[in-house]
Amino acid sequence: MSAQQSWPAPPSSGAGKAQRPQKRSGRRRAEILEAAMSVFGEHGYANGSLHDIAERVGMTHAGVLHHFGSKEQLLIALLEYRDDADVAELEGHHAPRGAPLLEHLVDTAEENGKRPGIVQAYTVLLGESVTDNHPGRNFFAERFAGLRDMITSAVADATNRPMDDPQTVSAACAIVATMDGLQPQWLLDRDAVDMRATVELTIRALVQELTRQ
Amino acid sequence: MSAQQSWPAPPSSGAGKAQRPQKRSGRRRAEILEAAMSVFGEHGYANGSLHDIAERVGMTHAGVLHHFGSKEQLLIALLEYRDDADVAELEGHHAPRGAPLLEHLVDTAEENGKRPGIVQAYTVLLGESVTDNHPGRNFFAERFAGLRDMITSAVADATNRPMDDPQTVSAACAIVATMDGLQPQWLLDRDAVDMRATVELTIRALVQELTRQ
DNA sequence: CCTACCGATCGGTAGG
DNA sequence: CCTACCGATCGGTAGG
Repeated sequence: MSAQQSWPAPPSSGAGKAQRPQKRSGRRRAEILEAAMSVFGEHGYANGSLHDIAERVGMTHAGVLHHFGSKEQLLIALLEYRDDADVAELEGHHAPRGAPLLEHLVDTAEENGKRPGIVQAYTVLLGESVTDNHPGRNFFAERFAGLRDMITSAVADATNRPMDDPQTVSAACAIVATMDGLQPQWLLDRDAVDMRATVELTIRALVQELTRQ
Repeated sequence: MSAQQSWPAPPSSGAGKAQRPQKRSGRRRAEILEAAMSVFGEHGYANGSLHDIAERVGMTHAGVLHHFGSKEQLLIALLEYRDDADVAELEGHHAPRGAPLLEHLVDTAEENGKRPGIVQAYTVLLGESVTDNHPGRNFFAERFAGLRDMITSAVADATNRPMDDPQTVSAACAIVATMDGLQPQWLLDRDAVDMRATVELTIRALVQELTRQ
């Protein structure tokens, strides 16, 4: 935001009508974010270069910095951009809360199996986020806190247990962990892991275990 | 190995007796590997520098390269070194196979809660390993294949199911995923996650679910 | 194991 | 959004 600067019109476009510069700029930002997701997924954040990202959208790395100010801010924008996309999708499915959320997580695991690029970027960035002073640390910490809350509530709903029961919280931790932990296994050997079936089994087993007691 | 070179004795040590150079060198290698685990954990492999590692053991980065040939070979040596340490510990506990392995995994989760440095290094390196052409890729792929096999066998043992049952395999995938997926959650908020209790609950729930059917 | 050095790359800035 | 540039850092090598 504070890094946003103004800049003159492109060399040959002259001073004609503005062609909705905001809209074009928004589209451009989205293109850069998509390229960043690919590059960070393929090489990691630390090892992914602004040059590579810029090349994929046909500009120089200084152009990318014009749009995002710094590499760190590009990362943060990317994480929020991905989160928005997930939330939009969640709302498309009517943003399930309570017990139906658990079924939605199984669908998510299945959909992830069709988006290796997104899974790769998520896995790499999550891993890097636990390094000291990493710019993505806060994002993931808050994401986990929010997910655990929502899923604890869903498990409580499905098992008629209180939300502050330690076992209910543990089940929520386990569900998040299973989904995240399956991703590197799957990326490293896609034939060895059925993400949907495994998440489905784990959720069913946990709900049964907490209900039966 | 092919990068190993000979080099003259240190400036002031003269040509006296050799002082068990192999032993001293082995100790030095171990010191470097411990430093590398810290540095790669704190900054990631891509972003961790040989300079930092060398500094922590009181030498220059050229000295580190003398011992390991290249940064990639240092990483591979580190992964094998860690694996050896785990295996040694496993054997210390009598290398459980079959159902008792599942109890051992719960103990491992608890012990991990006392070794944040190792957990951080593992989480970071695993995340980076799914990037394209990463030197640690093979190590983790084979590690997962081996773990899944052992745990599938243990689950089959505990539930009287065949090893080639898809649900048995899924349970093994889920147990590995839960242990790995809990680590970033725990590193980002240690008070929010009880690794031992969560692994214990997940294993119990999965075994029950597969037994009950 | 060190000194000295190299080529390469990188993020960021100036200035238009 | 580009050109041109900067300082910094990095892995690796030569040569002892």
